[in-house]
Amino acid sequence: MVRWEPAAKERLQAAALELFSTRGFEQTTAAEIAQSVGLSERTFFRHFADKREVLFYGQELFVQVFLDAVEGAPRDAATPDVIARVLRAVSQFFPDDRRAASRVRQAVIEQNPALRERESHKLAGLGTVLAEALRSRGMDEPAATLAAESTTTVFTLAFAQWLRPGENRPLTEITSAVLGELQNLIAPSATSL
Amino acid sequence: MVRWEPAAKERLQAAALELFSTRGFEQTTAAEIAQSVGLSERTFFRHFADKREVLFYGQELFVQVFLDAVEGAPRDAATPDVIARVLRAVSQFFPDDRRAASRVRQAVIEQNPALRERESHKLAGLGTVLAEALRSRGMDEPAATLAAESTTTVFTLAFAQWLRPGENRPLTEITSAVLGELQNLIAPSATSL
DNA sequence: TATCGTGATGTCTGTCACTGACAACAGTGA
DNA sequence: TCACTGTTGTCAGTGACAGACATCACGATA
Repeated sequence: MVRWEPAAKERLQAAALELFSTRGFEQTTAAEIAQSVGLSERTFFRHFADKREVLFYGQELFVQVFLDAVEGAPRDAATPDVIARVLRAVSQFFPDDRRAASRVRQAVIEQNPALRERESHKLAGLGTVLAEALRSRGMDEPAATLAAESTTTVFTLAFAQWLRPGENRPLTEITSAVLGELQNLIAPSATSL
Repeated sequence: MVRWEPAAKERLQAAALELFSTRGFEQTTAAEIAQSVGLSERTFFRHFADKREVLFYGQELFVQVFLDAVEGAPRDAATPDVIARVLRAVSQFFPDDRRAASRVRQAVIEQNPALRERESHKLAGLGTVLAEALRSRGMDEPAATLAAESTTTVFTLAFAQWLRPGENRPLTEITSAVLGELQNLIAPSATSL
């Protein structure tokens, strides 16, 4: 007989998403989430630094995909190639069978200012981390930050489009379309940037 | 005899900055801030939506400067010219005699994760608002968002540099230097973008 | 001049996010 | 057998914030 039901964190996360999407974020207390999976409020806060964080568990994996993609790029690769590589990798992180769940999650986030704030912050952190990775490849400032921010902007735009009702294209396809538009925008004359 | 001391909001803000920078953000309660200027905790929360917001009061003015700059641009101005104009306007919003106070404020923000989160969010909001303004001038997506994000990135980089110890150049000068680097980065071959 | 409305405030009360301290207790390895 | 570890529960406390209601100087208006 097991001491505790396994995967407490995942169970809490699933319960939280369920409750947030039905009752709303503010109308759901941390104690309710915990009790709904047979745990105490105290345990909830041992797994998540705060109530909002339960919706962002897994983000670290996502950041890691960014970093791995940068570090896996050939030493002599040009910046645009690195960016394209990063965007490809990160888009594959969201296959189509995650789209429905992502839509639910995003709807919850968009309905609450505190959650949108957390999302902004995570995104900003992503840009920071990415810039850092580019710098450690030898890129200077402000080029590294500008490239990193552009990359996260492209991804954000593509991700939002991926979730839009009626949108059926896979994220990889949308991402490369948005990237193409960026390339046209900043260097209309160049054949490849 | 006056009914209340005037400018309650400004007094609260000044007291908060003072207390945060000496004791620290978390070590200062909203009640303490209020009492230090002879007001009640309840009144503090009537003026500021939450404890963090007291450090961001005035941001609306700043956003307005962005918007005015966009709206004041000639109808037929090219995007890079609009961006340059916006950056010029917004840099003038921070003359050198605000540098010392800005440094104190920034030091407080950087020492607290919750405050950094709020700052990320404000910055993201700025990008959103700016993109909206560019769209209403006829720019399409994703060009509007990309241009807006680049603009806020340039400003953020310049602002951080402006606050750096030993930095003496005015913000306007730093901003145009960073913008120049972005232009070189993006279109090294073009003489003017 | 009397009165009335208004807006900024105080007080009181309650909820909930979050934290520290301590105990319990099943498994694990020596 | 026993000490150790990691996850949990319980309990008590703090502080952010919100709703309801009272207060009261001031300005407008009758």
